[in-house]
Amino acid sequence: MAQDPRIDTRRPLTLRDVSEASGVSEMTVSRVLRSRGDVSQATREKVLTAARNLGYVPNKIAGALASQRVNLVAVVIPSLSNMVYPEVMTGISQILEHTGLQPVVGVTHYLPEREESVLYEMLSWRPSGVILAGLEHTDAARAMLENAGIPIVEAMDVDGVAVDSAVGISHRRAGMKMAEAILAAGYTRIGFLGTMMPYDHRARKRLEGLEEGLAAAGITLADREFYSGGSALLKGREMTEAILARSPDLDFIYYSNDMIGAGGLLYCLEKGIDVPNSLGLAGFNGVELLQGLPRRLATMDACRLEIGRTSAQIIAGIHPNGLIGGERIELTPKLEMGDTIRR
Amino acid sequence: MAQDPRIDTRRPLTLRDVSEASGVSEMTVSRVLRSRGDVSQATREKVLTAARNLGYVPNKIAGALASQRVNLVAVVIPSLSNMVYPEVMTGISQILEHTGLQPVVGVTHYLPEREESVLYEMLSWRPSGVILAGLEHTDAARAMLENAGIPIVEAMDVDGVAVDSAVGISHRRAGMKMAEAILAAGYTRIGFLGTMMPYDHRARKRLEGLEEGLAAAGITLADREFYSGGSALLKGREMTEAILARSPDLDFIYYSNDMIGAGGLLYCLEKGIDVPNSLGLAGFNGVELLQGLPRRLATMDACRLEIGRTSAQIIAGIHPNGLIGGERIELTPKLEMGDTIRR
DNA sequence: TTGAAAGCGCTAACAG
DNA sequence: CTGTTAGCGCTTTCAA
Repeated sequence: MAQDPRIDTRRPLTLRDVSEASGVSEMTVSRVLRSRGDVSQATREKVLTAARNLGYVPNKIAGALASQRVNLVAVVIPSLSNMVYPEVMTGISQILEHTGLQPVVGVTHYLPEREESVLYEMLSWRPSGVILAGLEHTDAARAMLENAGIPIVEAMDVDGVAVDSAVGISHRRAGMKMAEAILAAGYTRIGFLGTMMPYDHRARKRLEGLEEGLAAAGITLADREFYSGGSALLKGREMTEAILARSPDLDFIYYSNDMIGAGGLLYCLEKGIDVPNSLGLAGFNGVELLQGLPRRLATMDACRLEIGRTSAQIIAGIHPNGLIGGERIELTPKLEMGDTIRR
Repeated sequence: MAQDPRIDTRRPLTLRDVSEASGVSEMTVSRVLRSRGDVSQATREKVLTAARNLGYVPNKIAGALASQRVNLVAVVIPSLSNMVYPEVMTGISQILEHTGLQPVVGVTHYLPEREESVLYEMLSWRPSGVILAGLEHTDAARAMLENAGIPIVEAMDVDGVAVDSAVGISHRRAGMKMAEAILAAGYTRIGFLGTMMPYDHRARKRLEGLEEGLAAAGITLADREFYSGGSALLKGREMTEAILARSPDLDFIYYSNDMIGAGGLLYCLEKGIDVPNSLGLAGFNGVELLQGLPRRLATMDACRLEIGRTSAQIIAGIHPNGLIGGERIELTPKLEMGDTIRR
């Protein structure tokens, strides 16, 4: 039960309290608690016992100010609710766990101004590094990053100019690769379905890549549609129904993500549409969810885990290839044909 | 404009730099940057201009140490990858956005020791409050929370003893309520399927509530099975197949979450099982995903958004009912019958 | 192996 | 409205 805040004189414990309780100088207490320098076994135990008994929790604010070192890594991502960024986070955590660094997450909801303010807020805590999604930022955000004097990794995308390091895939190339696969399978009337995200640059680049790939074969996108908000699975259904009603002769639909693709797939199966023969489908991301669907949706793995891991390695300065920043690391997404592209 | 990087010794900028550049005292610069106290318009503009030109980002570490105030709220949750906690986060963010407080997320992967260490790490930054999931913690974690001297909200669950405030639903009662609905619909051979999470206390409590509710009608659970890891949707399929193979006479399956429930539903539909007449199904959580499924899975809304909002309001001291901590707030989950329980 | 002194960059409290 | 002083709790540095 919390004490009544009015009579709660509880001053948070300080190093001095531990020092007095143990009869050891503050400095030595500090050494013990950080395992720095040589301290005799006897002293160490006195200190540890006192600290534990008091329930002392070090004040990292003071520690950081004094040492000019902060074990925090700022991670700035657009969203937590669509499965893709949590997996990047997982990769980051896996690496940072062994380094004494801690990720701190900020969410932008795909809004550039929000990214800017989240970044400002995080930089004001002087983190050891920043990992953020994408290469597109406001001018002010970019300036902050350039002036921060810490390693910056722009993750997920390599199509553009990075402030410092970039780790990701080329979404443009991913779109082109999909175009090639679609064409190779003999589809010619291709539609695109995406959630309407004015600032989802990566989805936009995939679409551009797709169009470029199709253009090389003299084909233009037959139809496209964008929606926003709501359940992605449901939107996938609705959009698929809508686009097929409007363009019944489509023989392929490329979805900007797996969730709406899954919705589309479920819709098609219910309607008895012959997938993949009369209609081919493909999504993007390679999310785990797809494994439980009645049929395996074609997709492309976005290398999320690897991106997270590599980004964290660069920040922590422990990349196996000795990368130290300023690099552009392009990973290659794997196309998974699944059961929704005919062969 | 950024300074010339060649003469950039990369000392981070301080208030003093802004002070010198603007010809205004550090204290007044500080006032302007925090919008505290009265500062003349002329001075304010001089300061703002200088700060912007230099690209100054305040050092919150120093600020926090001096003011003994930290605008951070520690949020400690088991996972980011299963849709439920992100929605709690959304509720928290919605409220905190208007308060100057910022959530900082820590993930425990359902491991008590990890929760303890994450908590320790976060408390060492002296946050203004803590929101964490559930009422079960290690003794050490509980002690830390009790000694922190800040508001603590244990969210998601109210079945137990809270350190300070508790906001959530009774999972035990949720299980009982589901038992009643199942019995009322005339099902009698009931199975339970859950992911094996030794520390998912809330799933455990729902199961206990279910069994208690069934027991009141003299019925015992006919079968149960637990799996762990992998794609929840896929696991739902596999587990459903397995349990039906072993107990073909089951007429109802209660899933510990919607994802495995959705997998089960897809499996049953494919196999041509008559849902809900020969087999009823229900999940838990009320996730958005269900809206896109071929049939609406029965579920129970876990009030995630509301839990997040209420928790944040308590921490921020802005709860509409004037709650200030030490309360137990039980929300009531709504049963959604969907299309998978016969009526 | 231990301790003392001097800040880290900022803000509270007061004085002007 | 603006400036001065004295720390916040810790770590660095140097001395013992």
